[in-house]
Amino acid sequence: MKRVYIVKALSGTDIDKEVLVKGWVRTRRDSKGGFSFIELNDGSCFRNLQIIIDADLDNYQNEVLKLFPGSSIAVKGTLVKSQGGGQSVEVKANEVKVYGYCDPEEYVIGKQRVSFERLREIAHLRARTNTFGAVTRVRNKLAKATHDFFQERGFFYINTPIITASDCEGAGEMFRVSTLDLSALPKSEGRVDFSHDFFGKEAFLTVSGQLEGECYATGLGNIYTFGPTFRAENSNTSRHLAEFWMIEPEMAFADLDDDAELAEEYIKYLITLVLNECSEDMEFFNKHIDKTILETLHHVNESEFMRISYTEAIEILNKSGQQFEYDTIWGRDLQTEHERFLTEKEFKRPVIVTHYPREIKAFYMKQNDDGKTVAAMDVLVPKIGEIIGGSQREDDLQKLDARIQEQGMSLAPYWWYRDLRKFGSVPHSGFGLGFERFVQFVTGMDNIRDVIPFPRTPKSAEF
RNA sequence: UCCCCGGUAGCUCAAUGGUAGAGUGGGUGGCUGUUAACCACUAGGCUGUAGGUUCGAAUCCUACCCGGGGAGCCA
Repeated sequence: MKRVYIVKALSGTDIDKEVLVKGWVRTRRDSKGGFSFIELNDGSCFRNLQIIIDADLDNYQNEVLKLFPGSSIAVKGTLVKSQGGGQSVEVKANEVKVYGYCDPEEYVIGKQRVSFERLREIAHLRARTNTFGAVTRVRNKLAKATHDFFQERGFFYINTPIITASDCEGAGEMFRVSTLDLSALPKSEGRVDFSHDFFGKEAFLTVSGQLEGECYATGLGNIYTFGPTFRAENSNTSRHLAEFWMIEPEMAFADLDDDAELAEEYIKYLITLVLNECSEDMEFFNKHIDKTILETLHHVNESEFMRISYTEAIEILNKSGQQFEYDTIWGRDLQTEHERFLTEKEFKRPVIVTHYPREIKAFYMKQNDDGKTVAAMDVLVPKIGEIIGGSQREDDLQKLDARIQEQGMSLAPYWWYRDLRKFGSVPHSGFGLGFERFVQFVTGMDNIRDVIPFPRTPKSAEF
């Protein structure tokens, strides 16, 4: 007999038929009326399936009564209309097979409340909770929707390298990749001689696939990457991970406006899909995690994202009458408090801030004609702050070279990146979206460590 | 990395200088088409680690470890 998933069983299409379901016991309630109730969950959906187990079953005394939360079982029975409230269908068991028992004295994830902090310490088991089941299903849909969105628009999915042998990505601290014996490093003139290392030079984990992405965009038109990204920054916040997933589209023949338009469409596409396809999980988040999350997502979907320049943002902040810890002076980067004011108080919707001062932005960003700003954009959303960072890329070789040198870097390692400007250069743009930050935004989960299965953060890489 | 807060029963927390408590989960008994089930009884703790102050420390002090919130860096 073929197993049916609980999501299918609950749909009721097999009513009055014999079904086989398998899953993990969430709770068991015994009735002295001569039977027990078991709530079974198999991960296929948020809801549990109620199983009615008659005391007449052969293994009732010896096995069924020993089923505690976490136990794994298979149930053969008839899917019937439920006599009780709370659920429309249930299974009247004819046969219960136990795969594995679960000792309630030792097993932490029982019926009692367990904090997210504690669950992080037992991350190998937290997938069995309501919250992490819901987060995982939503995260999965967001990944699928990401591919759908870009594929529908003719973007090619490419895989950029995870190991990068050029330390020129310039987006913060990197993790070193090496096969050298740390206790006996080869030295040359007092410094480590990386010519003996695996790649014959220093190597790191990628902090962005953008530069490689540009190479393919300027051949295939539109591409996107969706892969792991590593930052060795000692960041200890609810919005940072040392290992996270990033989506980076790159478009040839596209300027900053096209970029912003794509970002807005993409975000709305993801929200729409989650609202439509994860309604049970989203109702859970709205009830137990963030009581405004559904309202917020609907609101974001219906509103046009506010677009303002950095210069306008500074003016608005200065005129707001709001007291900030950090001054808002043209030329300084916007602080978290400024960003949150703009998106949460001033406009109450996502805000795309564009054209930042060139001094505070990366070398590869397109320099504007004013000589002061670059064609950069940050997409800010309520609660999370910056969720997307992007720009039109500098496509003029002279200007690119000047910027590289201004920042005290040498041109040589960028030879291949510069070639893109030498041979058939085109205007092009792209952005990076932090996947976990988006999962946070959509679910209302407070801590980014709870929207990725096994978080890596400073001093923490268990599992 | 900086600032602030915390670490007490399996879990969630109380007890702020005087014999360490509740809820919940577990066990036992009762009751019931139950659904965070309910009622009664019961077991369960060198109070993160190492020092110090004190007649006496979960409580005060110092250091360290771990966790959380905020900031910086960013996605």
